[in-house]
Amino acid sequence: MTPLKTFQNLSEPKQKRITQAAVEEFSEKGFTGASINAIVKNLGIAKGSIFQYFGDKQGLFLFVFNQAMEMVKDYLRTVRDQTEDEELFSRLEKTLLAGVHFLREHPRLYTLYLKVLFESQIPFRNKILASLRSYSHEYLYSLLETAKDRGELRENIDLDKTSFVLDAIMDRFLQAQAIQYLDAGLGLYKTDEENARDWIAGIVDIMRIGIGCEK
Amino acid sequence: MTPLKTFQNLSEPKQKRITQAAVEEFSEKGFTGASINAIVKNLGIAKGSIFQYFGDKQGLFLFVFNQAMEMVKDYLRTVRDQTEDEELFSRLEKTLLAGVHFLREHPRLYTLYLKVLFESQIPFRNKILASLRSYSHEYLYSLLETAKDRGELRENIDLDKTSFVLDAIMDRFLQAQAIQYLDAGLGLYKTDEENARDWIAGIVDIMRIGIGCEK
Amino acid sequence: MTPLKTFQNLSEPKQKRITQAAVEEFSEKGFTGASINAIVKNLGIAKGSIFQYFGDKQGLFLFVFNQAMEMVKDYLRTVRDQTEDEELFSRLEKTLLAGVHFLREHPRLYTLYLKVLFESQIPFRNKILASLRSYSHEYLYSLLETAKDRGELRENIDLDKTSFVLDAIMDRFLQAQAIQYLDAGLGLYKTDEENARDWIAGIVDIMRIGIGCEK
Amino acid sequence: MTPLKTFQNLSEPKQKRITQAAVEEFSEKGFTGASINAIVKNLGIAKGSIFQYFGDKQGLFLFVFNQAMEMVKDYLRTVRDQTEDEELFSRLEKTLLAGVHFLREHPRLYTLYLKVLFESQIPFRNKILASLRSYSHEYLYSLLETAKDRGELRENIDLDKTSFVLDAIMDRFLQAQAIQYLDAGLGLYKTDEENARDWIAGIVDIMRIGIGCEK
DNA sequence: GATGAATGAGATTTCATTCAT
DNA sequence: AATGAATGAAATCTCATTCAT
Repeated sequence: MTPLKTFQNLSEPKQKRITQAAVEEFSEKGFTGASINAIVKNLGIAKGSIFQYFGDKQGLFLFVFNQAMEMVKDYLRTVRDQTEDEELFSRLEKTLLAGVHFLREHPRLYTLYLKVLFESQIPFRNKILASLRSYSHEYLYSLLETAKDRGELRENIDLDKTSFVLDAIMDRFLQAQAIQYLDAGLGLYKTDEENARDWIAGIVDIMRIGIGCEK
Repeated sequence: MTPLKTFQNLSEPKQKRITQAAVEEFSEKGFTGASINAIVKNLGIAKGSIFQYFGDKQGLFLFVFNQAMEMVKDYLRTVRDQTEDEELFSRLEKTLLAGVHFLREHPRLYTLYLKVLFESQIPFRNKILASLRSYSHEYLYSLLETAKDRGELRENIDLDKTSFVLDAIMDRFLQAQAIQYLDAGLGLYKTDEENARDWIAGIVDIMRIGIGCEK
Repeated sequence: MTPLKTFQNLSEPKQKRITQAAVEEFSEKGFTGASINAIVKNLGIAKGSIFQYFGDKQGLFLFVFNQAMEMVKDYLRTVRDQTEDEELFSRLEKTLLAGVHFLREHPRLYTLYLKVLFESQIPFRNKILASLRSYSHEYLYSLLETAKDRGELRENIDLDKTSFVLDAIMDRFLQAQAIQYLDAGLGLYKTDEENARDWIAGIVDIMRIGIGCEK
Repeated sequence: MTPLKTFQNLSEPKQKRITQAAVEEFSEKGFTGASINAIVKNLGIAKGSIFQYFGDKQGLFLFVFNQAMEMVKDYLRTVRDQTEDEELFSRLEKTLLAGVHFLREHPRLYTLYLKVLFESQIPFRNKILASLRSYSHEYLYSLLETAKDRGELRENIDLDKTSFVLDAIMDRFLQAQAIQYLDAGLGLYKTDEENARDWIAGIVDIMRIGIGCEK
C-alpha cells in the first residue's frame, strides 16, 4: 500500500505524473493486462525506477488504487457534510449527481474500480473489495439512519436490505454512465448533463416511493 | 461464433470436456488473461488441436461465450413461459430465484459474463454487450407491459426507467450472490438457500411498493 | 521426381488441379514458405492425400518443378525447330518473344524457377540448377554453332563466353518482364506487347553488333 | 531502417557480432526462412534482446539490409571516383573487378541482395528494389553519359537500353560468380582470380564492340 | 538515485507429418 | 484410397524483474 521512501522523496509533480500514467494503464488494461513497459515508455523514465519506487508491479498497483479510492471517499465525505440538513432523497440525488461529476473529472478512476471488481487475479482483491463494500454500505446506512430518525422512511423497513437496494441502483446507474461515457470516447458529454439529471430524478422518485413514508 | 467443422466432428463427450475447460479458464482469468497452454495441459491434449478446432483464441472464446449465453436465454425463456399467468412481482421473484439456481448449477458462466462486461480488450465486446443488454431489456419490458395491461402498475409510470431500475437491482443482486459464492470457494452454499429467498422477498417487496399500484 | 502410383491412378483433370494448386503456392511462397495446409484447403481435398501421392513436401515439389521445366523445354524445342532455317539473330529474337509469350501464358512457372534459383534450402537445388544451366547453355551453344558454320559470327569469337553473355541478357530481360508483369498484378499487359517487341529489337541489335560479323 | 537507441548504445564489437550473425542467417535462409531463435543461439544471447534492439524481425532485417547496401554503394562510389579519367570500358572492367573483390570479402552480402530480389514476402521489398534499381541505373547511366560526351560511344545509341544491357550482363556475371563461390563452400577461390579476370576481359570486349565506336 | 541492457519464461500461432478409421 | 484428427516442434514476440554501472 505504501510506496518506498524513494518514491516519496520525488518532487510532487513527478509523483503525480507517475501516478496518473499508472492509473491510465491499469484502468484501461486491468492488473495483469497492464504493462510496466508501456507505463515507463509513456513517462519517459527508466524501467528500473518503477521497481525502485514500488518494489514490484503489485506494489505500484496497490499504491495507485489506494490513492484513487481516497479521492472517492473525499468526494463522498464532502457531499455528506454539505447536505447534512437536507432530506434523504435530496441527499441521494446529490450523491448521484456528485458521482456523475466525479466520473467526468476522473473518468479513469471508475473503470479502475471496475477492473478490481471483476479481475480475479488482482492481489488482495478480496480485501480491497470487502473494504470498499463496507465503506459504501456505511455511507448509505448512515444516511438512512439519519433519515429514519427524522421520520422520512416507512416504518419497519429493513435498513440493511434498503441500503443494498439503494447501493445497487446507484452503482448500476454510475456503471451505465461510465460505460456510455467511455464508449463515446470520453467526448460529447455536455449534452448529456440534462439527460443525466432527468434519469436521476426518475430513479430517486422510484426510490422515494419504494422506501419513503407518504407525506 | 460457430466453431469449425473439425470441432463439430468430435464426439460429444470430448466436445463437452473441451468446452468446460475453456469456460473454466476464461471465467477465471478473462479473455487476455486466459492461457491456451493451461487449457490444453489441463485437458491433456495437444496445443495444436485447439487451433484446429477454433482457428484462434478469439474463435474459442466466442464459441464458448455464445454457448453460455444461449443457456441463460433458455433458462429465462422457461421462467417466462411457466409463469405466464402470474402477477408481475411473483414473476420477478421467480426470475431472481431462477437466477440463483442457474448460478449454483453453472457458477462459471456468470463470472464469464462479468469478465466480458468489464474487460475492455475482449474482441467484439461492444457488440456482445449491446446484444445482451437489449435481450435483458426486452425480457423485463415484456413482463412490465403485460403487467401494465393487467393494471398491476402505478399509472403514468415510465416503463423504460422502470425496466432499468429493475434490471439494475436484479443484476446487482446476482452479482452479489456470485461474488459471495465464488469467494466462498464454490462451497457452503446450501445454508444460504433460505437466506437468498429471504433477500429476494425483501427486494421484491421494495420493488412492489416502488412501482406497483396499491391494492 | 516421380510421384507414387497412387497419384498416377487419379483422373487426369484431378491431377491437373493438384499440380496447378501446388505450382501456385510454391511459386508464390517458395519451397519452405509454401504451406501444404494452404494447398489442400484451396483444393478442398484431405491433407493426408498429398502425403499418399507424393510421400512428403519435397516429393510434391520435385514433381511439380520437373513438370514445369518440361513445359519450358518443349517450348524452346519448338522454337528451335521452327526457325531452323533462319539467321541467328532472328532466332534469338523469336526465342525472346517466345519467352515473353510463355510468361504471359504461365506466369507462375517463371517465378517458380526464380524461387529455385535463389532459395538455398530447396532439396536438390544444386542438381536442379546444374541441369537447367546446362540445358540453357546447350540450347544457345547449338544456335551459335550453327550460326558460326554459316559464317554469321565474327571470327575467333569464344562461343562459351558468347553463350554466357547472351544467356545473361536474355534471362535478365525475362526477369525484368516477369517482375514487371507480376507487380502489375498479372494485368494490363496487352499494351506492353509493342513495348516488349521494341526492347527485344534493341537488345538483339546490340547483340548483333557485339558478336555478329559485319555484312 | 534505423535501430532503436538501445542497439546503438551497445559496444561496437557487440554490434558487429550481432549484425554479422543476422546477415549470415538472412543471407542463407531469406527473410521468412531466417530464425531469430537460430541467431540468438548462435550468438549466445537472450532471445528478448534482439527484440529490445530492433523491435521485431522486420526491424532487424531492414537495419541489416540497409547497412549492407551502404557498403556496396561506398564501394561503387570509390570505383567511380578513382577511375574518373579513364575510358568507359576500362571503368566497366574495373567495376566488375571491384564487384568480384567485394564478393570475395563479403560473400554473404550479395546473397542477401539476391534473397530480397526473389523473395516475395519480404517487407518493403518493392520499395527496396526500386531504390536499388534506380541507384544501379544512375550509376551506369552517369558512366555512359560521360563516355558519350567524350565520343567513346557509337552515335545515336539509346542510353536507357544500353544501360539495361550492361546492367544485365554485369549483374548476371556477379550472380554466376556468387553462386559458383557459394556452391564451392566459400573456398578454393584464389585460383579463380585469373579465371575471373579472363572472363571479365572477354565480356567487356563484347560490350565494347556492341556499343563502342570504332577507333 | 537513476539507468536500461539482459534475461528467459511463457504467450499465440503455424505446420509437416502420422495414422486409425 | 481417402480422410482429417492429433501431434509437438518451432516460430515470433511480450514482459516483469534483476543488476552492474
